[in-house]
Amino acid sequence: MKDSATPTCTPRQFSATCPSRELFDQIADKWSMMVLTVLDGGPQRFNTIRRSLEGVSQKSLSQTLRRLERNGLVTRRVLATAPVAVEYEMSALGRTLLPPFRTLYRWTRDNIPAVEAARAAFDAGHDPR
Amino acid sequence: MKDSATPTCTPRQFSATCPSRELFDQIADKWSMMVLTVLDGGPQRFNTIRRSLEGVSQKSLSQTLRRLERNGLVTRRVLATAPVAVEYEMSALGRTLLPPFRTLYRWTRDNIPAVEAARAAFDAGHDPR
DNA sequence: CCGTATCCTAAAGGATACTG
DNA sequence: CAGTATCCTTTAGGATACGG
Repeated sequence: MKDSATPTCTPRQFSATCPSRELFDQIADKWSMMVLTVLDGGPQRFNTIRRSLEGVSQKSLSQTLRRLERNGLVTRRVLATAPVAVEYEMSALGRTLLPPFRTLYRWTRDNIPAVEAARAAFDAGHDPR
Repeated sequence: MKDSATPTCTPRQFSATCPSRELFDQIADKWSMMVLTVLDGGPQRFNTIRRSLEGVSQKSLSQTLRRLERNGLVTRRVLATAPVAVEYEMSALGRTLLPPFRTLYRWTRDNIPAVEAARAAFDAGHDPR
């Protein structure tokens, strides 16, 4: 028997139960990717990250950080100060993700004119309303 | 006057109105990223893509493809066959995103053991219930 | 300061049916 | 085949209040 143990799993076939796909689902969301991009600048405290991601709620950020920590991409350290401070930092595993994330961030920064031109062309050809 | 025209916009400060951030929001979701990864293999038809992404609904895929097309990352071509066939293909702009996406896909494929180990360690230390 | 818990609303997204 | 439209359920996520 080898059916349920080996779901099809290639860059062309994202089976729902494929471990690669499940991992993809865990990090391919905007808050996770923005948190990791922010932490590329060094360890950050909770509220500092919160202020860096305009529009994120405390709850969403908390959930995102916890998931990133659980998956080993981020480490959490409680500083024995008063009041308590908590620092989040990229783990060694997380740092292996930085190259593609840096590239992606630069891409969004550098291709705004190209994308806006594409949108204008699209909107011109497709009835608005 | 230069206040509303220049929101803070760095890898450390994702202002909600920053064009880079808005573009980030448009592509940093799992379906968009999976579609682009699938189209890395060449032009694909609608239902072929659909079958490649187990769990995606016709509606979600349709919305995702339309947004990718509007942003200029993907081109849509109607083939004059009967019945009609529609082919989606990476645009030149979209292809500039491939390197980080390929890296990301390989990462999810290659780091499953590391992530699973991290999860086990995390779950061991944090009361499940 | 750093969260968790609760509530509640808004939005994403699936199922189904129907059109070009 | 490739969608659009409608309905309806599920989930994400914001606001608030409170605890460590």
